[in-house]
Amino acid sequence: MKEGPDIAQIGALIGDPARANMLTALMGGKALTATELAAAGGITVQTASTHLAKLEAGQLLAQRKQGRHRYFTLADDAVGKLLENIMGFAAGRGHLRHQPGPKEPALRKARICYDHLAGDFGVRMLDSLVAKGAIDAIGDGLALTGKGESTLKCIGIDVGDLKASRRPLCRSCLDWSERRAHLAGSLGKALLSNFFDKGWARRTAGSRSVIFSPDGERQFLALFPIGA
Amino acid sequence: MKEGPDIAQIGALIGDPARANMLTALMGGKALTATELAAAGGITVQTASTHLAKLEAGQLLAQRKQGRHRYFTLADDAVGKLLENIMGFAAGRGHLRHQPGPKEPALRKARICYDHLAGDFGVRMLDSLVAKGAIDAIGDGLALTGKGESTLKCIGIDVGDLKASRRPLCRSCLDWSERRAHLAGSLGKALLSNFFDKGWARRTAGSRSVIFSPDGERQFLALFPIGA
DNA sequence: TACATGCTTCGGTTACGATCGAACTATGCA
DNA sequence: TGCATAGTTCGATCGTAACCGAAGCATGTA
Repeated sequence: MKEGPDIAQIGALIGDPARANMLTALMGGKALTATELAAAGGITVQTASTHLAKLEAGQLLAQRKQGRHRYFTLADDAVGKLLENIMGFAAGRGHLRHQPGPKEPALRKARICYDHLAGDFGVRMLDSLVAKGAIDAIGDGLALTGKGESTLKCIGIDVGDLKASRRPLCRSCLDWSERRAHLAGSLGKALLSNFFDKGWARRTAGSRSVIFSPDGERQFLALFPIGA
Repeated sequence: MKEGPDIAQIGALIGDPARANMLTALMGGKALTATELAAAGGITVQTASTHLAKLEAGQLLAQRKQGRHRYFTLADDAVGKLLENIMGFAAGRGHLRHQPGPKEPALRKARICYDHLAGDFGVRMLDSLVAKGAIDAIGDGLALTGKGESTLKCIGIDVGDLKASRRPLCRSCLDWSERRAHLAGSLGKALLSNFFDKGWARRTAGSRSVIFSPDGERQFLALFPIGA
């Protein structure tokens, strides 16, 4: 006993339903205020405030004051990755929420996983990029190829800029709904914001799901065909 | 709120210190009895029994009756992977146990991570195999090469047998002490038991740490040189 | 059959933490 | 200066779950 890192502490932080709901809400990638997070957790602001203080002390959250608002985000993408990991595990055990709510299908189709695209569409995109030879894959590892670099340039993404950052370019992230990998990393992030910029898709207000416009969906599917 | 899988449930399961200690003890890979786990958790058997029932209901543990003993193990290697994940995260935030105990250095040098070798030695082994061209690595992904297959045959491991199983041959696992990857998967398991069989190393009684004999350590270091 | 060991179930206690109302601080706006 | 909004801190309540002693099963051994 008493060996190694303290997993109980972060388990306990995630283990409270209200906190778990707030963290899940922050997986949407947007910074949220304490009041918004209180609503997400289904609790009053006072209670939320103490929860947020604990999460911040545990280094799961970061906050930034702006005027009289206090915006909270996940501390970094390691937190997002951890949460998605646990979600994948929980989903694999059938520890789903009681009933598959009405928003469930949209969530499975396309959603934000911290800062990149997940769900059916996210998995499809990665599959297509691999099939095309734009990305090399060995198991969980992903690497952009030279061909991939030029493919992305056509879409409107300059990989050179991304390479400058410390963050890895390609990362695989296990998708809890599809139970397969989708593309994370700075490239995953760039692709998603590219879709937003082009107007192919938009975020939804209180949810992590991503809505594609009819035209956006058509173009997305054409750009990332299955089995080619 | 109420989106996606129920992370709070498994967070809560891991979040109790007694349960976390029991789970950590089971990361040693050995099946343990309820009494042993009670000791690991620092609680009485009665209390341990209720904890174990909860963990089993949550599908984190599996048990197997044998005579009047009841042996508990982690339900599968997904659980082990999850726990190591969380450990890595916790260690990265400095959420270490209060003081680095006396056993800490041994643990950092070589320990069991569910069923394969971790710690400094585990990381070194993977590095060496990659440097040698026995394993291809792209990011987190690992794949055994043809050359690697014959290398392993010399060590005394028949890869053909391992390939028959459903479990992936090579998997990378983030090492919480080294913060780099070591080798998991059925190959990682096979290598560790190979070391045990040869008498190079042995488990310790109440701990996850692996003790190499002087001769075993010499041979290990020669077999897996750094930077070659 | 009797007894020991391993574990579970029951009952009752206790402690911790989640919760909210109310009061307080801070920022912004008029 | 006064008022509104955002958030924290305080105090008190309440519920749950961790905990252990004691009793109850189950299995093995003499």
